[in-house]
Amino acid sequence: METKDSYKDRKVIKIGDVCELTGLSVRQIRYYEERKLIFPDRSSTGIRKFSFNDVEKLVEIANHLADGVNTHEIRQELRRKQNPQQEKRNEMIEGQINAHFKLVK
Amino acid sequence: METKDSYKDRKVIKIGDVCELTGLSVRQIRYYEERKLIFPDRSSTGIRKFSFNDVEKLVEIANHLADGVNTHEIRQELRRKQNPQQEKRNEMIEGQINAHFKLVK
DNA sequence: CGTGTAAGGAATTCTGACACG
DNA sequence: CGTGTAAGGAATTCTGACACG
Repeated sequence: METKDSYKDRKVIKIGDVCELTGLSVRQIRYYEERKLIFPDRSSTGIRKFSFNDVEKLVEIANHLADGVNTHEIRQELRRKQNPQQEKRNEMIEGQINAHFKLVK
Repeated sequence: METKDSYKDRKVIKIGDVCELTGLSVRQIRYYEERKLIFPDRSSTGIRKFSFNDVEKLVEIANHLADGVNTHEIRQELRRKQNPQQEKRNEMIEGQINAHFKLVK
């Protein structure tokens, strides 16, 4: 009623369910967090909480990794999606990555 | 991507988070399940999993109870919402309940 | 680099029961 | 009737480390 489509952003999914939803292992998910690819919330006692958007993002990350893209490149990719206005500034270094993504896709 | 707006129906929220989202106690939520007002999934090991729809439903249930409506009447109300085509068949007995709901609202 | 695993501890959830009313 | 609580056990998650490569 009050919260319309923000369900995708509510961080309420624990890591075990994220595993089921994505097919990834707990180890993988924690590692992607360590590499700054994903940013779960934490309960006051330290338990990770993910959103459905996080789950979708994790699937994309896994796809990129399966394509041979490493975590550093994926981080660049994600940052670019977040700040499309910076596209021009980082054009040169990102040009190579884009080319790579187009090749493997 | 594949799952569009079905996020509201995915049963992935554990009871502790449902408490936070609704303000209800664990005891209350379990009791409403016992009274057949809410139907969480269960993990293979017995842990309850709720959806965002369940969370919304729980808030409505709590509001009804705060209005003095008992769980049996709430169950009738919920059943009516589920099967609106049966409205005419149960018209007589439900008429009283509807009247009651209108009074307290 | 990305992922598996065993280790030990902490946090979460479960059920059935007693209590009050 | 609806809800609180203490009890004991089971399931979940956490971190840091070692391993392989």
